[in-house]
Amino acid sequence: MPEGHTLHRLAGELTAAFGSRVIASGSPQGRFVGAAMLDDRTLDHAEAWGKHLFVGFVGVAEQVHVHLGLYGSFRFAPGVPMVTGQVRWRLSDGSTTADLRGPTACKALTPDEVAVILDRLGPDPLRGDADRDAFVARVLRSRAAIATLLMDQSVIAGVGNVYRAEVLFRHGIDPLTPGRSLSVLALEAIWADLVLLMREGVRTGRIDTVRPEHEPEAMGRPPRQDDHGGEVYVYRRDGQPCWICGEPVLTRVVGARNLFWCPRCQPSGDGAR
DNA sequence: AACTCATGCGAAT
DNA sequence: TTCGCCTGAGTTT
Repeated sequence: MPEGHTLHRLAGELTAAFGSRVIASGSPQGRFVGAAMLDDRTLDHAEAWGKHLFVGFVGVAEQVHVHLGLYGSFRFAPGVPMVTGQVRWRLSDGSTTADLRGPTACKALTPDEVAVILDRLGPDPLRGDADRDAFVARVLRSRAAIATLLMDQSVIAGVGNVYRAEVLFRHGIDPLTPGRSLSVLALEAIWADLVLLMREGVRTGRIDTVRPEHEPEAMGRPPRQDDHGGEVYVYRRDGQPCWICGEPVLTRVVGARNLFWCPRCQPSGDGAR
């Protein structure tokens, strides 16, 4: 499921499976009209920026733009399985097949159209070309809550609801702290931590944010195995005791999404200048 | 079997 | 601010 790490991982998987190979491309569901135009062409490579995925083909100016939205998924299977249900885009080289279901976006875009999307996106911690200082400057210019800013894809691309809650917990920052009240140092630390956490997410395919000393084994509690697959401090743990201080984790809608935090570990005013 | 909710976001109101 | 997309997993009936 899709925060930025998922898309970067997917880009790697698509490139590894299909890069430089001639691909059968189709839309069994029929809703990706451009799919047929790419049939029997050579896939060049796929790359991600934030939660957006772009797939390029040799000798084709357009790139396929994919956004998974809340419940889109891209799944790989060996061989060429029967199509079941609604498959928006099927890619196959005969030995591997990838099926895309339920995306918000799947469309061939011209270079100009791609540029419009990229222009709206802030720096992506998972990209080598990311501009950390642009992120810091943008946050320092805003009165909005840091929890809202971290979800704003024009401020930082790729962070979603799990990473925002977890990174704020890891830094002991009250989610409602206005961006402009944070220190440069705190923001640089948040960025560095996101680079670390999200790279690990790309590697493992899950979101794990719990430090070694707070792991279940270290603290004598059973592992969690939530539906996102990893160990977390506060995400969806509302009402349960904080792993560190025992205080019940709180939840509240911030930036149109459920935010989770520990009021004792992330006190008001902390993390501020 | 039915229902609820979700790692997202753009369009409509 | 609310709606709705179109899917899957977990929970409730």
